[in-house]
Amino acid sequence: MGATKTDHFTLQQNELASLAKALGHPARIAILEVLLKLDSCICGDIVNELPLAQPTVSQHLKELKTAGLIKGNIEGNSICYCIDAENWNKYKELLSAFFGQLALKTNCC
Amino acid sequence: MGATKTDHFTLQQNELASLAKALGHPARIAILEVLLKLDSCICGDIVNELPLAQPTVSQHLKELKTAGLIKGNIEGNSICYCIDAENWNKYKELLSAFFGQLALKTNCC
DNA sequence: CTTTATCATCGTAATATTGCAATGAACAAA
DNA sequence: TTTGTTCATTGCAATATTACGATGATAAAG
Repeated sequence: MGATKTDHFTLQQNELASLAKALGHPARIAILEVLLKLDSCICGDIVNELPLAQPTVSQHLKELKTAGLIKGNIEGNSICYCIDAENWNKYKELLSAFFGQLALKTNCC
Repeated sequence: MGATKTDHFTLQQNELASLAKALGHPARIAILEVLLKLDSCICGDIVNELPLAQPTVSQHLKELKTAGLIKGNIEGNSICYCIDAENWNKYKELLSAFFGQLALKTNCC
């Protein structure tokens, strides 16, 4: 064991969990914050901003890309990463809807 | 290696990542959905709702509790779990603020 | 006191994640 | 062509997560 039983849960549950998992590392939060802050998309400058080696950052970028949170464009020699605005807003709604489910009444505990 | 370099990131980054990590499993999403749906707080009925063994569910509950997303009260023989409304709304704001950072302009990629 | 029910904890196996050195691929500049 | 720059990929070691059987703790029921 050790493998998540993905097929036992609904698509929505897996989708939300998958998004959260991608956000579940401080380095990936930091990467997203860098991309949010900058007007122009930078490339390998992300590596310089983080206390991690280049392969490690590259790996985190890959995960963020797989999750759909960022996009990457080749620009000459270097590569330009930025937030995937469309998915970003979709995920924003998804999380907002999830957290908005709580009824206003005081809980029993 | 294999350990996250928590001390290299800011408190805010770690806090957000920690919350996301707690949400990063379909079983934990499912548990939260059960607790959100029910008026009265149930206890071990959560186990019956999920395709997982009791110790596994108990472990997930512990993680959600540690993250501050749920609370647990002893109620006679059984235990009553429910959403921690105060933290829930705090986290809602936290995520909303994070996702709200995206500027409206079209991205360069 | 004994039994049953409910839930947590322990121990362990399987798998996933994190991190980096080494290497590779692609392109620009000399 | 050779060199340097940029980033991805590979391979590996350390650690974390997931899952569950077995067991323990606690309280209600008999």
